[in-house]
Amino acid sequence: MVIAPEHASVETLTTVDQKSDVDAYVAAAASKSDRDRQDEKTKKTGVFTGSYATNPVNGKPVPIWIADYVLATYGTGAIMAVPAHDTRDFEFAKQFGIEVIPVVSPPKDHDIDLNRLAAGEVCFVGRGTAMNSGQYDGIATDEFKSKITISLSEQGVGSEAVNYKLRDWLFSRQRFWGEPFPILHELDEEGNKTGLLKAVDAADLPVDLPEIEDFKPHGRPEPPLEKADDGWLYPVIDGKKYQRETNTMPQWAGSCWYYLRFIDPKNDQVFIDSELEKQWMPVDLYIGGAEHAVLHLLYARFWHKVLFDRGHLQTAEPFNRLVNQGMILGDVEFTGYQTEDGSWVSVDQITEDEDRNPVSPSGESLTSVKVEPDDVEKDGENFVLKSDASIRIDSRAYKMSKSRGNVVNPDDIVSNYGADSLRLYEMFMGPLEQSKPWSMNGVSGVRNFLDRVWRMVIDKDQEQPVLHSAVVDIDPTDEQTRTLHKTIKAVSQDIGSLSFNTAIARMMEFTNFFTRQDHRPKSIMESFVLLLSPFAPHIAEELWLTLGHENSLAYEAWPKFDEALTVDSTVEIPVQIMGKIKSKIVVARGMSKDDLLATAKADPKIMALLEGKTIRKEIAVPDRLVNIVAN
RNA sequence: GGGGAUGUGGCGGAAUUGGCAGACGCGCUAGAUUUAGGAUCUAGUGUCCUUACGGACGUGCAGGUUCAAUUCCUGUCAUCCCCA
Repeated sequence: MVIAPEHASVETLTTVDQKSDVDAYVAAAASKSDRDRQDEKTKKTGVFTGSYATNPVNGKPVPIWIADYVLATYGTGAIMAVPAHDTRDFEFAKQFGIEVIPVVSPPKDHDIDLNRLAAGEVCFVGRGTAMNSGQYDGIATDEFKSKITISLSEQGVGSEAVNYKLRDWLFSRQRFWGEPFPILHELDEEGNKTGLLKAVDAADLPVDLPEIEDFKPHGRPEPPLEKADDGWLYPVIDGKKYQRETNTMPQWAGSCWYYLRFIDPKNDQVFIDSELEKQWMPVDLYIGGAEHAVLHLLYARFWHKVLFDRGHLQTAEPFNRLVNQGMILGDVEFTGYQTEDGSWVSVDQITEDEDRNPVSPSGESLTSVKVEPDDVEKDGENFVLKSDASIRIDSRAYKMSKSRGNVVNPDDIVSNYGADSLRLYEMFMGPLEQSKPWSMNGVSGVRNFLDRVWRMVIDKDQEQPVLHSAVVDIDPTDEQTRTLHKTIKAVSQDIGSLSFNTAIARMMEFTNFFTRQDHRPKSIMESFVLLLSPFAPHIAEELWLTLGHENSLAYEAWPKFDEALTVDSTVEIPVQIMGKIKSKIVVARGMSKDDLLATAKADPKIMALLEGKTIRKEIAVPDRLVNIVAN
């Protein structure tokens, strides 16, 4: 058995002989972080308590050890080790010479060495059948687990438990900005705390922060709220004097349930009206940074479930769908490394010293140097210096940070390119959930697109915005109509799947098409402006007004598409021979397999290539391709 | 250590069910236009071979399944993010 160094029973279990060793070990463990303690690269440490437990199944004595790889805050803080079948337990047992008894026999097809397993020399972590387990021998692992649990609970020496992976949570902060805890400490005649606590009466909730001049931390352990006026700090209730709790709650206190309060923010009776909750909850789509994927989601969901279990909410789950947007990194940078005398060292030659500083193979310390893109070229898989192709250069985008100096200030982008460009670029960069590097060239690219949209609708040569002479009130051609309907369909679908980058690409294609058209029907331009409006609201609104509307486009319905108008009547189909494209044929949409094959074989190029060959197989997929296997 | 994700041109990326790899944008090249620059327009742009026609190769790497693989399977390498 192994217990955590912080376990409550450490003192009682430690024998006189072992006391000094145990005390020293517990003190050392206290200075290590949980993560260090669980790091499997570091050697397992531990100390024997001198005591033994009795195995309730076979009555044998089991030595009780203390080791810091067991965490007090996780589960019960004590484990029954199974060294033959858990890598951490195995390492621990090996290191301290504890007996390793295999109790799970691997499945037949497993390639583990059975003799070494029997001898306790290897560890097997998979499932199998029980061995060395008395009456349970031969039973499959899963079945064994449930049988032994039942047996132990029947004997009254154990029971099944669900272990929630939520650790204890420190929920107080010593700073001003935070919700005050609605808790009162009773004071005696001299003003000392009696130790009795009282919750603030429900009628007096919520407890607001007091108005105080100086709310900065003062360097002492007492929270800044200690500096509040006596009127706030020392309420008197029924003749008894109290002191308010002066710790405040962390940000979590708000972020865990704000989505509920936002639905009903002015309600002073309850935190959310149940009718409104029914109407709005659960949240349809929650978009947040990847760091929320575990923490915020875990806590917010925990709070929500507590409120639900307590009957304050009717929805068991807070969020229907969670999307974590990726991080925007800085511009891609090229980094080379130089010795003190300025000579370059190739990136693949570099190692790190103990302080993680780069060093050359000969041990010289190196400085990293930013290399201009013009001085770098691609050589096979790697980037190298143009001046010396043997010097490899690092190429990557880093997280934006002040120290690296690669922070992009959105205000600068707004003033140089406009808010629409910033917004559009962020959506055009790539998939929402992916982290991706910033690129100033990319920003000017989307700005370019917006300029092209502007010139598609508006006469650039006039002082005031007036319609381009090509934008006229006429009926669109079939091709124009199809282009519009295809664009509406694609943009609508892409928005639904949050694929904003491809939605924008489709609008660019639309613009490329219509800037070549001598006549651009006004109705089509109007539909397009509506499609663009969620992406670039400012320019869209401006175009909408210039197209002759008095009200904001915000009141307009989203454009609809006609499925029949999104497909062309003919399709171009590749014709392959042996899986390689040899020709293309244009056929009516929906042409049958047989007709496709016949058309393909009538194609002059294909005919020539099939000359004198035997056709082994013919594959035709309508509207897709033809493949003829022949030799 | 645990958990999550990603590898496609010079760069960001695209490719419902396996079915034309590289949409769209940036960059680059050439031309047009402009007093000039920025801008704009037109054409080209995966790599290699070929005067050309055309051909070979190509989605991290190594295998496999298939008429057909960025997509499916097995193995492997690398990188990034998060950890109360």
